[in-house]
Parts: sequence; structure tokens; C-alpha cells
Amino acid sequence: MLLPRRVIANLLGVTTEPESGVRTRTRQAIVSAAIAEWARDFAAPLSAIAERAEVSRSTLHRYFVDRQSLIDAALREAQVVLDNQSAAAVSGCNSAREELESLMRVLVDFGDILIFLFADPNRFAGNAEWIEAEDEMLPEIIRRAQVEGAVADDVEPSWVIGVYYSICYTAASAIATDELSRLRAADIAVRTFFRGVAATPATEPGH
Amino acid sequence: MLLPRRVIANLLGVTTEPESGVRTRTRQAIVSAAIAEWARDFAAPLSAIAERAEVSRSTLHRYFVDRQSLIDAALREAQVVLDNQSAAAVSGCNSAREELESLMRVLVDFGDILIFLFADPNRFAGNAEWIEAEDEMLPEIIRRAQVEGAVADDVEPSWVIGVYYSICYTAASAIATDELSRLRAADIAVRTFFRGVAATPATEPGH
DNA sequence: TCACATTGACACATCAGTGTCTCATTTTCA
DNA sequence: TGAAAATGAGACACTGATGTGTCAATGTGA
Repeated sequence: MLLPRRVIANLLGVTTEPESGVRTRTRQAIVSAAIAEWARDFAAPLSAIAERAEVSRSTLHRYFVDRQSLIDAALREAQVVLDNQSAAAVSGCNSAREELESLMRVLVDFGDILIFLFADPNRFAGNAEWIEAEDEMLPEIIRRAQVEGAVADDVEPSWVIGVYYSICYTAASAIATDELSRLRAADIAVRTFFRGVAATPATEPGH
Repeated sequence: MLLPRRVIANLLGVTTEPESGVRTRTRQAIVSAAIAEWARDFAAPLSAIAERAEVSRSTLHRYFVDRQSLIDAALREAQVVLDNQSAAAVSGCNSAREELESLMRVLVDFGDILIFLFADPNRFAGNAEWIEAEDEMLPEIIRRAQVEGAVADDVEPSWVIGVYYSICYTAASAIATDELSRLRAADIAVRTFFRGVAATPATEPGH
């Protein structure tokens, strides 16, 4: 099998040429197809992904030696996209509350990736790339939101995170099934989240 | 293959002897194992289910001709259990709000079944048994809750249902991973749900 | 134009899961 | 106890997905 240096570099995740080139484009198409297809059904065969990417199964195997290496690549790609978008969304916010809202709108908008990443909790169990997927950013923002008072401080942060993601996920699903428009889904998701985890109003103390 | 009348009756869903008998017990063990195993990983092979049920793969195939028929049975069983528990939970409640809370505590408690049923939205797409899975009860309760004022009436019922299930699911997951105790998970889930979809407080009108 | 990179179309071998079947053994129950 | 029921063990064929390889055709850039 012919395997130019560039590919080997790519396989190692070094990505010499991030933007142009035939191989980069083909590779990108395959990874994107994998994310989209596996968001729908993680058991989808490689042939389905090749078809969606409009390449032959041979070509797919040239870029990714086996199923696992494509999973790794898709996982890495999904995280990178989400990380970048998240960073962009958060910058320029003036409060933790704003950050949470802005971030949620991004996550809902990239529903495909979100579903791919979080549809099945143990989908990526034992995957090397998955360990670092424990987001560092969200817990930190939530802590600040608790200090700010935008989020109740008598609730476990892990629960807040769980609710956060599951509401994003619900919104993404609603969009995917045409139940709600993009805008409406994002709005109602933000509203539901903040009310759900809001600090206990002083008017009904612990009652 | 030997196949007494009783089995054929069972296969047709007529269930002549619902409570005792060797075959009933074996059958039940297999279906339960299927739900538990498939809640973890829907791609799990039949051999894994047979192993968990402590029967041979031969026996499993005697009860369920093919994978699909076991899926059907598991689906039916899951729905029946949930339906019965739900009905019991709802009876004796004095308001839609109480019903929603009581129902949520049941769903969280039967997390395995909940995860099995709702982990993957299109897991059962095209399944004959799945059509009726569109619960009749929940939409009706939510409508009443909206009339009562316990749930905002400017929110799509489909969204309320989605949030309801996803919060149950999050709680079930938190229990499954030992993040929260059973009781705490149920409490915080109920609280989060009702605040999340509460009617807009008059103090901040549409702002 | 020419060398090389890239691709598609096949042909395979392999493997795991599925479904069928037989036969010996154990369990159940009248 | 003895017949019927139920099970386990294992052999077998079949299928879909995977992974490897070859070869011809096409694309690309100096």
C-alpha cells in the first residue's frame, strides 16, 4: 500500500497541512461522514460511511487502517470542533451566566456532533482519546455561575452538568426531528436550563 | 425442534400461564437479561444475553426464533412493566403535579428499563411494538398540569415531554454511575424539572 | 508531456454473530 | 418410577462486516 509521509503524519495526529491538499480534503470528508453517520447509528458499517463521503471503501481503508482508527479520528475531530466553537462562544461574555447561554446555543447548533459524542455514555469507553473528553471548561463556568447566583449552590455540579448536556441533547433531537425550529429550540433550552437549576427563591425556603 | 403448544401461545403473546411454570421462568429470565444487557449496549450479541440469563444459547433460540423476536418481547415487557408501575404511581394523586412527580420517581427507579427504551431514539425505529410506545398518559397529564399552572402553558408539550424524559434519564445515569444516591437523584430531578418548566413568574413578564 | 499521486473496482481471506439441527443428559411432574 | 419436558453441548451452514491486496484508470503538478 502506498502511504506518503503526509498520511503517516496525519495518522499520528501531527497534521502537517491543515487546510488544503487532496488527501486532506478526502480525509476530512470521511471523518465528517463518520460523525454524521455514527450520530445516527453507531453500528453503521464502514461501507455506509464511505458511501456518505462519496469515496470507495478502498479509499476509506487507505486513510484509516481499521475501524478503531476512524473512531479515534472522528472523536478527536468532534472534540476539536466543539472546543474551538466553545472557546469562540465564551470569549466576550461578561458573566458565567452569559457564557453558559452562549455555549448552550453553540452546542445545540452543532447537534450532530453532540449526539455523536454523547448519545451513548459508554460508546467510547476504553478509548484513548476519550479520557480527556471530560471537559475542563464547563465545571469551571458552573462554579462561577454558582458564585454569581445564576445557578443554585446547593446542587451537585455533576448534576448541573448532566442536566446541561441532556437539555442540549433534547433540543438537538427536537431540531433533528423537526419538532422545533433551531431558534425556538435554543431559546426554550436556555430558559428551561436556567430556571431548572436556579437558586432556590427566598420566598419558599426549603419548603 | 420440540415446541409444545404453550410456547407457541407465548410466541403469539397470548401467555396462557402468566405466573408459574418452568418455561415462564426461563422466558422471563431471558427477557430480563436482554433488557439489562441491551440497556448497557444494544449491539450486545445473543450469547451475552444467554450468559447473563444463565441459559445456553440453544435454549435462548428455543424461546426466541431470532434476534428480532427477542427485541419485540423485551420491548413489550419493558412497556408493560413501566405501564403498570406508572398506573400504580399515578393512582391516588390529587393533582397533575403530584402525578408527574410520582411518575418521575418511578421512572428514575426503573432506570434500566428507561435507558433500554430511550437510550437511542431510533433504536426501535420500524419496530411493530414501538408504534404504541408513544405514551398516551404523559401528554394528557402535562395538559392538565398546564391548566393547573404547574407547567408553563407557553411551552410546547413535546418539549416538556422531552425534558421530562431526559431529566429522568440523567437521574438514572447518575444512579447507575454512583454519582448520586437513589433518593437524592429522584429529589433533585423532580425539583429541576418543575422549576425548569414552571410558568413564567409574573415579576418578569416576557423580559 | 510525463512521472507520480490518488482513486475505484474487484477479488480474496477472515471473523463474529446468527440460526438450524442433533443427541445425550437432566429435570419435572403425574 | 417412568414418560414427557427442558436443557446443554456442540456441529454446521450462512451472512455481513472487516481488512488486505492487485490492477487499471484517472487526476495532478512540474
